[in-house]
Amino acid sequence: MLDDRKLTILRAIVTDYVSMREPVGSRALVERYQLDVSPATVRNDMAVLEEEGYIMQPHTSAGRIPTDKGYRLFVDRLGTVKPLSGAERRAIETFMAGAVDIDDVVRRTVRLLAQITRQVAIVQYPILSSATIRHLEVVTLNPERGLLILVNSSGKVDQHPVDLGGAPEETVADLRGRLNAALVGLAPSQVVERAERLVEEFPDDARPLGAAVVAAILEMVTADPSTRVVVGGVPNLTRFSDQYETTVRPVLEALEEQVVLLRLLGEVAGTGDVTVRIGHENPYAPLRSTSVVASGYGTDDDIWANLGVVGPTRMDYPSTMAAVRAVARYVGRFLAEG
Amino acid sequence: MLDDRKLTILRAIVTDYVSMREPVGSRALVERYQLDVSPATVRNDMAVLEEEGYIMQPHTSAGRIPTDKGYRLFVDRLGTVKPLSGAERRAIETFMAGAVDIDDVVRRTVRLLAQITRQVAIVQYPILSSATIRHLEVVTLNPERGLLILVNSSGKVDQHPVDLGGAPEETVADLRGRLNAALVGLAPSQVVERAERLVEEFPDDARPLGAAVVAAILEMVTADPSTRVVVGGVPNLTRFSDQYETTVRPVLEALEEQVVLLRLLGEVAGTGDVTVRIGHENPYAPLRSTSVVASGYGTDDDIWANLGVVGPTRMDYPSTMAAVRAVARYVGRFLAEG
DNA sequence: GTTGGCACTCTCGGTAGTGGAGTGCCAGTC
DNA sequence: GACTGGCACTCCACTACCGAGAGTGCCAAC
Repeated sequence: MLDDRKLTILRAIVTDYVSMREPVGSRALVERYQLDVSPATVRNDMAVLEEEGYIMQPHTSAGRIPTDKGYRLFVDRLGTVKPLSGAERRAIETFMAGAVDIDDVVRRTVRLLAQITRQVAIVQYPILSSATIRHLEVVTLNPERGLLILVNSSGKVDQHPVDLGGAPEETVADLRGRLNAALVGLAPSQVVERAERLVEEFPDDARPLGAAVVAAILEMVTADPSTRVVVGGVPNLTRFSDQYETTVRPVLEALEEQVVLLRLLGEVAGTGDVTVRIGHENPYAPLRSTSVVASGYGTDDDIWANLGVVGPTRMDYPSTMAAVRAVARYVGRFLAEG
Repeated sequence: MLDDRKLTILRAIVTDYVSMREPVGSRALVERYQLDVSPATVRNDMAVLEEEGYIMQPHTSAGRIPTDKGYRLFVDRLGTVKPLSGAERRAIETFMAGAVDIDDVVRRTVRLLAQITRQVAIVQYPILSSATIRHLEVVTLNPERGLLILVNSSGKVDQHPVDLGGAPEETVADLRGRLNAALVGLAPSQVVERAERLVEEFPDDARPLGAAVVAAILEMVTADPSTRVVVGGVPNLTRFSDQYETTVRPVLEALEEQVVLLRLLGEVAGTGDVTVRIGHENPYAPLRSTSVVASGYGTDDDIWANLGVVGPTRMDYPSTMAAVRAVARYVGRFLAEG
C-alpha cells in the first residue's frame, strides 16, 4: 500500500513541517529532498497518503501537514535516531555533577530536560520501591502536636504531623524506640505487614498514640508514590504563541494539577523505554493537540519513576526522544550510584 | 494644580479602563460617572492630566489610558478600599481549614490567593525568626553518607547531606547527643554564636566530622530565608493573551527563577502592610509593564515572610490589595495559632 | 471657568482586486 | 503501468481603498 517512496515523502513532510512550520507542497519537496521525480508524481503519492489519513490540507491549495496518524507512523517506523550533540552530552554531565540530595537531583533534571529539548519538562520524584526505612523520629513540637519523620535509605525525608494528645515524653521516647527497632531496614511492602502487628505490642497507655503514628506511617509509605512532580521550562511555551488556545492554555492548566501530570507521565511511560503519545492519543482531553514524550527512569530491574516533556504535536520527535532517553538513563545511573 | 474634579476624572479613567480594557473618552466618562459637566470641560481637564503625565493617548483621537504615574496616584490617594465579598471571606476560611503542615498551608495559600485575585500568586515560605530548634538528627545512610535533619518548633523540617567519611556509629551517636544538648531550644541567631564554640568541645576523633556537620547546620540556618517560593495561578496569565510579549513571557520567565521572585517579593514588601509596585517602579526590568502587589505576613511583632500577586499594570488595585491584605492577615493568624 | 460647535485625525471593518502557491486532472511518453 | 508536463482551478495572503465612528483640540460665545 505504502511503497518506499511514499514513506520517504511522508518522512520529508514531517521533518519539513517541523522545521519550517508551514504546510509543505510538492514542489518544495522535490527541491529540498532530491526525490528524482516530478512534483506531479509526488502529488499523486500525496493524494494517496491523504486518503490513508497520514496527511491533510489545512485548505485547498495549501501544502500538506501531517496528521496525528502521520506523526505516529513517523515515530514508529520513519524516525532516524538523532544522536545527541557533544554540547548536549556535556550539558548532561555538568548539570548533574554537583547534585547534593534528591531534591537537587530532581530540580536539576527538570532544568536540564527543559533546556535540551526546549520544551516543558516534567519529572516525577523517584519512587524507591527497593529503598528501606533508615530511621524514624517522633519530634515533640508542643504537648499536643508532634512531627513524624521518616528517612529512607536513599536519603529521602518525609514528614507527617501527629496528634500527640498530651502524651508524656517517656511514652513518646518508648514509642520512638519501638518503631525504630521494628521498622528500620524494612521495605515499604514489609512495613505494611509488620506495622499491623506492631500496634498490639505497644503497652496499653501508648496504644492510642501508637495507633495514630502507625496509621501515619502507613499513609506515608503507601501514599508516597503519588506525591510529587516538578515542572520546568514553562517559558518555552512562549515559542508557540500562535497556538494559544490549543497548546499554551491547556498546558498551563494541566501543569497546575499534579494529578493530571502524574496521569500523563504514568499512563504514557511506565516502562524503561521512551514512549510517545501524540495528540488525540493523549489520555487527558485538553491536551489533544499536544504530544507527550516520556520515559521511566531507574535501574534495569527497578523502575523508579517517570519523566518527560510536553510540547506541540509538531515537535522534533527524534531529537526529543533522544534527549528524554539520554536524560532518563543518566539520572537512573546517577541515582543508582549515589 | 489638580483640583477635585480632575482627581475624580483620573479615578474614573482608571476604574473604567481597568474594567473595560479600552481607552476611555470624555463622552463615555460624563455618561457613566454623572460628572455634571460637558465633555468639553472634561477634555480640558484631561489635557492637563496628560500634561502632568498621569494619563496618555495610545494615538491621536483615541481615549486616554492611565500611565504608571496615574496608577500610582490612584493607589496612593484615590482608591477606595473595596471590601471582600462574602464568598471571598468564606473561601479564605474553607481553604485553610484542613491544612495539616507548613507545606500544606503554603500550598493552600497560593491557590487561594490565585483564585481570589484571579492572578498569578507567589508565596514565600515563612521565615520563622522566632522559631527555635526542636530536634537534630544525623542519620547514617551508608558508611560514607549521612543526612542531617533539623526540625524547628514550627514543624519545619530541613535536611542536608553530610559526608561521614566512614566515622563509626558511636562517634555519630555521640555527635548527635552533643548537638541536641547544645542547640535544641535555640533561635537561629543564637545557633550561629553557639555553634562556633561547639566544635572545640568535640573529642579529637570527632573533630573533622563535627566541623562538617556544624558547617552544614550553619548553612541551613542562615541560608534558610532564601529557600523557597511557591507559585500558583499561572493559567490566569492566559487572560492577557493580548499582551504576550510585555506580560506573559516575562512573567513566565521570572516565575522560573526563585531568586527573581524573592527579590520581587522582598523588595516590594518587607512590611506588614500591602505594598504596590507599578510598572517601571519594579526592580526587575522585564516586568516593567507588570505590577506587583505584595505584603508581609505573620504576627504584629514578627514578620515572617512575604506573599503577593503579579499581574498587568492594568489591574483592579483596590480588590487585589484587599485580597492580598486579607489573605496575609489570615495566614498570619493561622500560623500564629499553630 | 464652562460650553457648543466644528474641523481634523486616526482606527477599524468591510470590500475589491491581485499575485502566488498549490492542487487535481488529463493526455501523452517511456 | 508508472511517470510527467501542462493547464485550469481554488483559495489564501496582501494591499489598497473607502466610509463610519470615536475622540480630540481649538475657538468663539456664554
